[in-house]
Amino acid sequence: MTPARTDHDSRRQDVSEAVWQVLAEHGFGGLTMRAVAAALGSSTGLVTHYFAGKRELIAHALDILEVRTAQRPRQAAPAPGLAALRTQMLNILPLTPDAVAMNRIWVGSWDVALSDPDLFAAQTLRYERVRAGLSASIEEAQRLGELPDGDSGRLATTVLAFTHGLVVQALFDPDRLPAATQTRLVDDFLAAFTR
Amino acid sequence: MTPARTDHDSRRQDVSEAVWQVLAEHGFGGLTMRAVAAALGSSTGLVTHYFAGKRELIAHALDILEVRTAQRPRQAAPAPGLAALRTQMLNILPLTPDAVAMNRIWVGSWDVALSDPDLFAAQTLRYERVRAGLSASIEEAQRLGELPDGDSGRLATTVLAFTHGLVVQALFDPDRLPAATQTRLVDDFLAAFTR
DNA sequence: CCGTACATAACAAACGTTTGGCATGTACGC
DNA sequence: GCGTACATGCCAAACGTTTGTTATGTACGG
Repeated sequence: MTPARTDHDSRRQDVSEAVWQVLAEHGFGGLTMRAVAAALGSSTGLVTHYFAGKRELIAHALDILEVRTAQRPRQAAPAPGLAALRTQMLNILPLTPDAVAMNRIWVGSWDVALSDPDLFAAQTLRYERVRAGLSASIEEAQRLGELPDGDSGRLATTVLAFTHGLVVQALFDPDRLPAATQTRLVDDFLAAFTR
Repeated sequence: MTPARTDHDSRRQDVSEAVWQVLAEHGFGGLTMRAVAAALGSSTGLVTHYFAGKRELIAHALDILEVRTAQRPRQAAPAPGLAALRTQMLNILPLTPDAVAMNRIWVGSWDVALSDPDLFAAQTLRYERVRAGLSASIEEAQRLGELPDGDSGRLATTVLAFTHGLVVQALFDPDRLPAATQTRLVDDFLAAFTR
């Protein structure tokens, strides 16, 4: 009943970390029980001890994705409204090695999510939540007169579309799109909408 | 010298079609020799007869992707410049069932492409070519005074980012983003940059 | 002891690939 | 014209490997 000689949650976290590492390196196509065990330096028995099967592993990986997206070390919003929106966008982009890994996994998850009804629904919900966060900043910016009035949901869709599309291009051409260039593109984008 | 009781290229096309079908339904994670053979109603031997292995199969699938993107039944540009750019964007978006399938494959390909150096390089090149096409319309629009002057390459990156990001959201939430809504978002997007 | 933690190892299924063979066509010496 | 030679199209089967999963064994703290 009571915990044994190892901390269960801590070990489970270790497995999570190994999953993360495998995904960042080989994508969802390379995610196997044995690969995770190897990255962890253990047997597959340990992996199955903490995750019942591969499906649970994948589902958990997507959960980590959302948690890390929400809790990643990010810039605090310097001010509400437009500045907050800009920060939210920069916090998504692959501006640091960690953010590159996260986005690589995020983008890779789309293939499996599009093929599995459960994951599909979960992913759809995730996007809704992200857009809700953007909408809040957009409405605040509109209240402050920093953005013209209009459907904040539609604008959030546009902002998220631009941001995620930029993520993909940055992942495939990091030399052409270093952090500074990405930031500049975000500023140009926002400038076009603030008039 | 060159016997042919069946048209080699034609049969190869049939295999391509089967690959396409499997990808649209199960993604790259579900692309197997046997699945392709089953979709074709043949043996795996036939598949390997036309494509040396799975790697060639994937590489060819990505080629089809680009060819179909370029040659798909699309709206002709009603006019050069901004109108052409708008048409190019609409031609990418999943506005029809066929376009949905194509984009589903396109998005799914990112996971494998990010994990394989060869495919990665090929994909990077493909994006460059797509951006070049957009840049041409952008420069024409600038010449016509429809768009403000500025780095056409950077603007092309922004346009492609927005378009591809919208593709992803539309795939995951087709009810919220029907064709009319996508078109509207494109028009709003362009309006913000034309001022 | 008893339950947790993990290794080891086995398992069937699915995988990519290879092989042998049987058609069926063209090419060509005769 | 005809038979030999050879290439192509394709199937069926088997190969060895890798997969996810499960069963069994061992160590150990409470």
